Amino acid sequence: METQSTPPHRLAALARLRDAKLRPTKQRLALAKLLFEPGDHHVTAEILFEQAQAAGVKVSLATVYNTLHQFTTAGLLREVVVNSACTYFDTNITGHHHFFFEDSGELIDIDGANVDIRGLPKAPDGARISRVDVIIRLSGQE
Amino acid sequence: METQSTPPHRLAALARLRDAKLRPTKQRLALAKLLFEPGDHHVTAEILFEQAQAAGVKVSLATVYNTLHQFTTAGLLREVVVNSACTYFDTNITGHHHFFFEDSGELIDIDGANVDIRGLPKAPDGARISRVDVIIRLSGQE
DNA sequence: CAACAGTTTAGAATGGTTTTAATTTGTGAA
DNA sequence: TTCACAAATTAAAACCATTCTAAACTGTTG
Ligand SMILES: [Mn+2]
Ligand SMILES: [Mn+2]
Ligand SMILES: [Zn+2]
Ligand SMILES: [Zn+2]
Repeated sequence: METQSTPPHRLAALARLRDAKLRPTKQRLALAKLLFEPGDHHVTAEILFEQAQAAGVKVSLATVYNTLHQFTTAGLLREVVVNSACTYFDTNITGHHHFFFEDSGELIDIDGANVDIRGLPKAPDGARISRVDVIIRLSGQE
Repeated sequence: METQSTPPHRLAALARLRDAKLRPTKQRLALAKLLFEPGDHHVTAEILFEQAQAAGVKVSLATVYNTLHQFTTAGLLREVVVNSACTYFDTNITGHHHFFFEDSGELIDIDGANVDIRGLPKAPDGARISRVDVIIRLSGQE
């Protein structure tokens, strides 16, 4: 009987959690898988909760919120603020910007590497820039 | 006895309401005065409500919310989305951007005329850009 | 003035998010 | 493996900015 090797995606999720010093619980592992396997995307707590249920993962909404915040604090996720109705979390943690479809709530990434912002005043004295967000708001109307 | 002339600030508030086709009620007039006399600034519903109370204006929080939304719809105010905890309204309706102090919640305007953003992809087909928001987030730490 | 639509309001409801406090689970030592 | 303990999960309640409801009030117009 061969040694059962851990599948690579599980390894990746485990490694992420280990690096973030978060215990690899069933729930965190399952949520990490849902978040990081599909590639860059944006979720709300509610959406991730539904995806977990659809995938048969037994997890509470409170844990989804806890996990999203812990991952954000650990730098595995980023929060995107586009409206006050609900919080989006972004699995793309590189410097980038967003199109925001105001009608549907959909977000699309804009690579930050090509974007150049000129003419900004320097930050007020004693302040440190933690991030520059550019949000292009789109109305449905043609 | 001379004719009592309407003071200019009251005239201005009246004119704004007339142009916006909103009835000049006591509450709207008082809120317009608090909003538009001091020059460009940013308020939340709660802040404006407190300012009204401090000024002895009898108005309910519900009316403050109603009025802020009506003024926004009429183009007299702009909403600024910087965090999901509460909604800011901006009396500066020209194209401009913001410094946002994440610690204090304070907003400072950045004149849009000097800012030039290059390298943005064009809007997806069928979409119309309703606004481009630039938010520079500042942490307290030096 | 009267009549009526528009406005205000207190209080209830909403809904995304956080908190509570009890239970369960992961970990490291023995 | 077992134990003990800290960490994590959870159902349920609480929170709180905002919106809704429906009854009272007010501005306008004739
Ligand atoms: Mn948060
Ligand atoms: Mn609104
Ligand atoms: Zn993104
Ligand atoms: Zn502003």
